[in-house]
Amino acid sequence: MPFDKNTSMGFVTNRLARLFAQRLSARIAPLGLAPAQFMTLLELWDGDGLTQAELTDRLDVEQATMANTLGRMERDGLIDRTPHPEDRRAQLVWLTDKSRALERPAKQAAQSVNTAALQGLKKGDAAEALRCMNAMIESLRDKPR
Amino acid sequence: MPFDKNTSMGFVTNRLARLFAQRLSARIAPLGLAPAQFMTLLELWDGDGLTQAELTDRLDVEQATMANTLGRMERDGLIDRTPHPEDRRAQLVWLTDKSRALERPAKQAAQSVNTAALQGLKKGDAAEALRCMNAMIESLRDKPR
DNA sequence: TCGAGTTGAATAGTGTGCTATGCTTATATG
DNA sequence: CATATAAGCATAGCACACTATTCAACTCGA
Repeated sequence: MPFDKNTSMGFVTNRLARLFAQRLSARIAPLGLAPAQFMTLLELWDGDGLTQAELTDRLDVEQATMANTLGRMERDGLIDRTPHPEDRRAQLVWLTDKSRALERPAKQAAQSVNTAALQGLKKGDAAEALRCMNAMIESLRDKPR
Repeated sequence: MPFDKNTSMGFVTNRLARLFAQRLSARIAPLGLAPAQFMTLLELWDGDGLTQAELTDRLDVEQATMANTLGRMERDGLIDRTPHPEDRRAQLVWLTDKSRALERPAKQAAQSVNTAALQGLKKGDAAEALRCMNAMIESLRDKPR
């Protein structure tokens, strides 16, 4: 039963993801941001006033995960929530002045992590790797089976 | 400030890693295993009687993370710990009959997740992607800067 | 219209990962 | 040898991800 973790796609992906998260975290922590919060803001910076369900959908996380993340973001003054005008179950999520001001530095921080990661790679190789990874995402997403 | 998350290596890696973890988790949960426990067993199946420090080192996680994982594994009867014969601070970690018996089915489960992920990819593409990812790991690892 | 099913969101529980501390034992240095 | 430093491990506290459950509000069909 040979199983070499160093050539296991899952194993390597896990390791790489943890490194990305660590580096990103270090760079955005000074801004008062954590990785999942940054990810959520990426969506809101493209247009706020979204419901939790919409955010959940676009970021491919579970509803409960998003609920907790939004809770922490509200606590930290990164978002406001207002009642949905037409659905009393839902709320709309809005940027605050604070989070609006973070767009530029936070995106720059993320960009710099990506740049550092890709530093030794040819541009074509990176694009190719990205293509493969997106293909794997598709394969794993559609097939819970 | 353009930042497209769909072409951000960090973002895509995070998504892929979560999918891998989810799928692996689903397949090894029936065996009574969780992903980090499986990862730890991978090391022990290659030879047990390791210290926590050695496991930490080989799996590239923080010492505290490993301590917690080992705690859960001991609780679940997956490992035993005995005092280190020459260093009273340390302990040696040993497989149990239970975890020894899981080697084959667990590795098969992990293999099948990898296979499912790579399903749409040419063999060469997968190897190439792996090479890129390992290069990124190197870049991020050595450069906290 | 009323009752069944669906949908938006919160909460509980668990696992994994991190940093930061602290404690005990080894080791090195004066 | 005594003390300072390092090493091995545990614990606390936090973020995040997941599943499962619950509740209220909405929708739709008989």
